[in-house]
Amino acid sequence: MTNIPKHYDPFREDEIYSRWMERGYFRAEVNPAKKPYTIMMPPPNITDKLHVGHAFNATVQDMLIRTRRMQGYEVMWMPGTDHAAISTEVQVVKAIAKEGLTKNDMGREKFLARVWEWQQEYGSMIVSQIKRLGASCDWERERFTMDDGLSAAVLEAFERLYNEGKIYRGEKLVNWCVKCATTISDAEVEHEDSEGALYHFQYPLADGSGHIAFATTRPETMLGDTAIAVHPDDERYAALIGKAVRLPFFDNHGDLAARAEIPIISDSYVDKEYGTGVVKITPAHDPNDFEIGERHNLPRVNILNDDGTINAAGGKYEGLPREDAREQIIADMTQLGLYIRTEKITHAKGTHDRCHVVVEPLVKLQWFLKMDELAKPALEAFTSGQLKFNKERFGKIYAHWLEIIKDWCISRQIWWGHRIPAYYCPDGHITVAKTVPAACSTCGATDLRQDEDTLDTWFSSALWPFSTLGWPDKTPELDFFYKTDVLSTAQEIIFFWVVRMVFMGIKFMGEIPFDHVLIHGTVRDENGIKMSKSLGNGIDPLDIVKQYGADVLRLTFLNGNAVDSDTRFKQDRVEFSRNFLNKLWNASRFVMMNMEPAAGGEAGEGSRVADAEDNDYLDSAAASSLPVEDRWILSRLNELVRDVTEKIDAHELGMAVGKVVDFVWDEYCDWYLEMVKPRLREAAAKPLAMRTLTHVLTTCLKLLHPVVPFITEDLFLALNGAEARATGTVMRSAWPLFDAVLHDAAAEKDVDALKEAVRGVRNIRAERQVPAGQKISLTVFPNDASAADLFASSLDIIRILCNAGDVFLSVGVDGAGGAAVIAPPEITPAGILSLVVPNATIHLPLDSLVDTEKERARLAKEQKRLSGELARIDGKLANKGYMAKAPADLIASEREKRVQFAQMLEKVNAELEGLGA
RNA sequence: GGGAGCAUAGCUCAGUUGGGAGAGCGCAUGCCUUACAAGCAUGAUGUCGUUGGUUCAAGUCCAUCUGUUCCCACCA
Repeated sequence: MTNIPKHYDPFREDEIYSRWMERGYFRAEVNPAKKPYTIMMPPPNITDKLHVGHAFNATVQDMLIRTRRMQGYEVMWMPGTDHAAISTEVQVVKAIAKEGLTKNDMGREKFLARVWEWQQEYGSMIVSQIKRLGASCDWERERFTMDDGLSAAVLEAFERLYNEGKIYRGEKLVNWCVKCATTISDAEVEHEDSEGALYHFQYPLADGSGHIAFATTRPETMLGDTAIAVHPDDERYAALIGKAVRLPFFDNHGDLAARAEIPIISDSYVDKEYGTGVVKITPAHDPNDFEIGERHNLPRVNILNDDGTINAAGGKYEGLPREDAREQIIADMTQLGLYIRTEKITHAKGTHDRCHVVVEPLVKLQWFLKMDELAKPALEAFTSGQLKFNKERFGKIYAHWLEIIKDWCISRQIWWGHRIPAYYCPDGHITVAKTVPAACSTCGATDLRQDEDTLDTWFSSALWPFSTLGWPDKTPELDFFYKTDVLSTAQEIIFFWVVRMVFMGIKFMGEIPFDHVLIHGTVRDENGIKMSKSLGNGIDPLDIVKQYGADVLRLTFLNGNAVDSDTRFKQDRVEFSRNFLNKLWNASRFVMMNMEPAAGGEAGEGSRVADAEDNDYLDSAAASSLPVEDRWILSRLNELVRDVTEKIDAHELGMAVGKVVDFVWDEYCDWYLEMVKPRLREAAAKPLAMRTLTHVLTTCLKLLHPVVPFITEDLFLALNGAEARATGTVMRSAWPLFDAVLHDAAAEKDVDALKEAVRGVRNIRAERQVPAGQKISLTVFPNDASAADLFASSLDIIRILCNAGDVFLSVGVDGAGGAAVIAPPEITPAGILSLVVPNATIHLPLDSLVDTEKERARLAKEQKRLSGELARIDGKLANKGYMAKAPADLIASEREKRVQFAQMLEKVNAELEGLGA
């Protein structure tokens, strides 16, 4: 017998992976003889350890990569990591805080050295975890966003954009995080609804003629008010436009008193219907007010320090934290009789996505990237259909973001990242250069100082698709592998990254960075809740790998899931995956047990060979002489190959996997394998059966390899077919191709008929509770000559699948019985149960088990069903509209069914009559 | 405030261009049938969220409503 274990053992995965690495199977070369297929892995942050999202995404990419590799492409999957500017800096600041240190204690240089240490330690962790999943990346090409090459690309891009005037320095309203003491981009601001208050106040008119009422959610910004605005058409306030109000805070306050009087202006931004129709204008601390300020030339008064406390512009409130200033101002306004009331409201507050502290809009001198010209071709790439998303709705998100995009604030007041290559001379002239310039380009001064700020982390990742290939040098890699084929990522990354890679790619490479964007859903916990650290509901993918192996995890991610929709990670699905792989293992084990030991070899796994591993027999007319079950399974397999390939091409990976899983379990294991067992016991019939068995199995292993690489490699090599011996790995075997010769509609129809007969008999056995050990004999009465042929050649199949004793075939004068036909014995009608199937009637002699009443009920039920079917079809065929407009082949098939149902009904009626109904 | 997704069997979800409702898990019954009990066989369960519309034909297309999730957003 065999020494192959009964259960699949996933603990050899590491060993298999090492072999792949040693043999260099993942390596990609510039190879003009082949078509390239490239995927750039979204580089995980060096602060992360592997979470479910990474694992899912890696599985998606690996499935695509492995498929294309087998299809003969020169595939490259570029891995790497991201320095993740703020995220990493925050982590390291926390770490040094435990030692009682701050950034400023250490100074820039020492702090950065410390972050590099962190990078050394954590950067490799996630890489090894991704390897454990089986990812077939070209690890020799691994990149880090702060590698020398990538940093050079960043400098190059910055310089070119600056020289073109696309990068500029300007004073604009930016999102300021008071905790992290840096600006953040619009994309990094999260809006969270929270309970808040709308405070109603009034300002006195400067001429003493009354008051004007308004409301605000941020009373402290009143310190920076430089106007009051109303709508130009608002007749309530028409008379006030041009007048002034007095800011009560600055009366009797020395030089600040000059700011105490501010004008009432009109601007159509104001909504007449909302509140009192009056808005206070704080240009330095609100985006809308900023714009209104620009339109009306209002002064911008910044009232905040970088840490969120009130600065000198706030007069007596100077030094108070913003929250305290708010309370104090409300109290003071109340005392002055200018407070009206407080209204509780819920409103959205902008918070920083890293620290969740409320973001403060304020005016700062920052570096910006001008977006209008860059955004336009990026949008066109999508609207023209060149850039494709797997679902239209993701494209809409992309397009919408580009439509509303504003200039990108790219400077950050942190240390970890690419330092902005701008140098200032004492006179404030700016020189931008890739290396430290000797002198100011404007005045020649040599006393230069580099900008302290670093670039937004997404600036370098925006260059990822080409900076990783050697840009700005014209490398052969760049020429061969760019543009890439697919970008696989999550929805929330569209505006962070996808958009920016596209416009940078177009800008610097003249071509979009990828043709397809594959957006996948989120893996949630079993209750559908998003996994998060704070909730502690995360599933560690490595725990699953430890317990079940990477193949099980990968299969669970993809099997039957729509890739674009969110999925719940449930334990029972993990177990189903394991069970399926065990099924695959055992089917292979069965096939191997039936192989002959190799000549001169020892019996056992690896030393067995299939009787025939060449599949020439499939290519010729010989295929048509195969037994019907072989022609059926080969035809079905052929359709599977076509469907799976199409699904993968369309990036519908879950459906592709699901189809192979269903095929292996239902058609190959539950039907074909059982059908073929009798032939394996006959020396003459066995070799051909083994050919088909191994061919179908091997093909399924290939189709499954992209999703479950380890087990398929193991089994492919164990089966030791010609291709396995030639290539030494399933990774380098040829992806199966659809072959029209193998399509056999007749065989499919025949086997469907056999299956129906088998199911019918099994059903009756179960209903009548025929003991499993009792082998009853059957007599088949075929409807016509072709049915007679079919059953004549399939008596063994019927016997084994129905667990029957003798199977008799009754052929009439026009029957076409072959040598296998056995004449039926005489049976007394009283003990017989009749089963009507589409192409035959089958008699089961059950003697005492036949209960006339039950039999009548069974046949009556069948009669009702068939009548119903006939009525449905007749209804359709009588419908003039249907007959006029439905496609002809549909009508033809309905007519065909009608004939069949009518025939069956007739037989059932006759049986009922025979029972005396 | 704007936009999008989802709603199908007890549970989790498939359902490709409209053409007789599916899977897994669970449940019921019987089986250790010499690949697999992580298995095999048989069975039960659905006005496909509501109301309309288009069509010969709607789970599928359109509209509406309800519930739910997510994204975007400067309403003082």
